[in-house]
Amino acid sequence: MILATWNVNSLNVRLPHVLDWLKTAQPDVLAIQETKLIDEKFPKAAFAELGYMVEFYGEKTYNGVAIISKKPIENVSRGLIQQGMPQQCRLIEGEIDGVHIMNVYIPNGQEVGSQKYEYKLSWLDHLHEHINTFSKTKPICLLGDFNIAPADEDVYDPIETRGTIMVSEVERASLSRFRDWGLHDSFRELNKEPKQFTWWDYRMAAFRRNLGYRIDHIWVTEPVKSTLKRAWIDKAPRKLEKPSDHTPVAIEF
DNA sequence: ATGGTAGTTCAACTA
Repeated sequence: MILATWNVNSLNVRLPHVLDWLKTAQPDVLAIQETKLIDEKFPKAAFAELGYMVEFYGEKTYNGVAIISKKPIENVSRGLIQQGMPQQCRLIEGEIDGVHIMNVYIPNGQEVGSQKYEYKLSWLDHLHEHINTFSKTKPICLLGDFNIAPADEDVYDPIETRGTIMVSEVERASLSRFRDWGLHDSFRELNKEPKQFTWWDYRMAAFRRNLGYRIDHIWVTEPVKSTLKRAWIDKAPRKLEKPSDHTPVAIEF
């Protein structure tokens, strides 16, 4: 199975890029984030024409996640159970070919110490509780825009970015609980070289200067890890006209 | 400390 994740930053704007990428990369499953579309406006027909089924969970203006799959997506569930927190469309999950696919758009957090940062940490707590209800002996892929660079080799400059959003020790510690539970960073299992990025800010010519972060991930349980064939970042879509600020990450297993 | 750009929406917010 080829499984990919991509934060498209508006499916409305990026639909041609997404369709082109599906045609060339031919993934079995693509998880997308930041669709920024209410469900009534999701372009189902365009995906059906390419032979893909879709499940989506969207809202106006912000967030929004979807799973695009050649095979049926079963037991679909949307959202996280959170008490006293505003519901945002950041999680959709389902079973494809016996594999549990959990597509997340983890909050960005804006700035360390801000209210949005606290929301990010709380959201991660709830996600951790959720993953705890599963068995790690099951094939599970937790994938999406994590908005966290797990280690110093995952940022362009660990000194300049030290302690800032997506890099802070508290965020990394929160994320490490998922590793402790039994999830493996598939890209890092197969690629050891530093500075392999998935996101570059639109500002300051960051892509041209390679001022990036590796924040889009596919974390998998042992049954998937043991059958991993490859894991890669496809930078080609980031080089197109009007690109998303993120580029796809994929695995084959 | 701020700015730079992009998307949604139309002044301000999010990233």
